[in-house]
Amino acid sequence: MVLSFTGEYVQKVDGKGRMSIPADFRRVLESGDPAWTEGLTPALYLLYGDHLKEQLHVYTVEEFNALAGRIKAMPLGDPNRKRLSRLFLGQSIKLDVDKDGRVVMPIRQRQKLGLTEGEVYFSGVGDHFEIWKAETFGATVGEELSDWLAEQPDDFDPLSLLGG
Amino acid sequence: MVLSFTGEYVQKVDGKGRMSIPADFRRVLESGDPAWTEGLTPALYLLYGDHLKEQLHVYTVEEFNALAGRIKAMPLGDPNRKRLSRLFLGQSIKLDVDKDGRVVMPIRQRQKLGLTEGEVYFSGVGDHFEIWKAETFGATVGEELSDWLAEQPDDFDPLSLLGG
DNA sequence: TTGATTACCATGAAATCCCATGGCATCCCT
DNA sequence: AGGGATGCCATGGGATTTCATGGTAATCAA
Repeated sequence: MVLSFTGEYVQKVDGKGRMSIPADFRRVLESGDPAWTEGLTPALYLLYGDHLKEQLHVYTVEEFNALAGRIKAMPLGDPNRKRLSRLFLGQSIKLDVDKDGRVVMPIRQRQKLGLTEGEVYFSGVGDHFEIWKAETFGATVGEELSDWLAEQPDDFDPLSLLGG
Repeated sequence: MVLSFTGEYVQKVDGKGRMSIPADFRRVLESGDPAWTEGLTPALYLLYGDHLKEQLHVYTVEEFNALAGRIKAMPLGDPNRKRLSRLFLGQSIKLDVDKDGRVVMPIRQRQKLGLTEGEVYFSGVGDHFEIWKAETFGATVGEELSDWLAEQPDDFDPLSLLGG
């Protein structure tokens, strides 16, 4: 697997719901969009399924198609197929990055994050990235992580948790 | 592992955040970057996770991918998987060494080290290397080590600490 | 028509590119 | 062995481009 989305960024959302996609992430979106060529702007899939509590996920076109393919490959009778379809295919939209590198996040998704305008936090997770309201992220996930780190001994190395 | 990072170096950081990667380290980065060929410049992954207090870590592309793979191999439900993802995937960026052998350390990472411009200390640690603000390193780690050595008997051989 | 959405400029800061220099080590030739 | 000549290395500077972001004009839909 080619590792793609990494790093974290904080970006502003204006009153119209516009936000810049971090340039590094745009590069990945471009390379993961079969329809993209130099000079064009890439598309992305924004997922807002109910399983994503306070966050949204973004996939490249390619990754999303792969995901959709796996769901479609499930047996028709499988009740989980239906559930996955609803969460991933039903609750997602394709958006285009505009030529200034921004997308307009639809009002419904902004409301999901409790965000009209302000700051969002992006975090790369390899094959996709997460979008949080900056405030929410800091107060929940960020908190948890730093609390956890604080509990560890001074010479703690997180890599020791890796299996193998 | 073919080549590995060894040795220590002190390098300058200019007002733009540029710093030369020691030539020896570049050789290792080149050999650890699958996309690299003669004439090109290698990439590297700069890690700045919260567990790295006053330092940054640098991995070759290969080593980083291996690391990412091991994290991905962890069970999805494991809370540690999430934590490791955030620390290693979320808090890292891929950088390209420019053709003069330098990288530009982004402003955020410079601030983490409390470094606007001045000197950085590089230290090889086998599969990765560390970057410190030179001043900080001298005052903490360097101190600790020489204090510890001073406490040992005259004929002390550190190798005696190796397990059998 | 009116509020909302989309497309199009504008700007300061940051990042990137390209060229230049001095030092040091290595190679090579006589 | 001496003495260039060569080449890589670390560092500096200026010019150019890209980013993130704000604003305004044009377009659309009910």
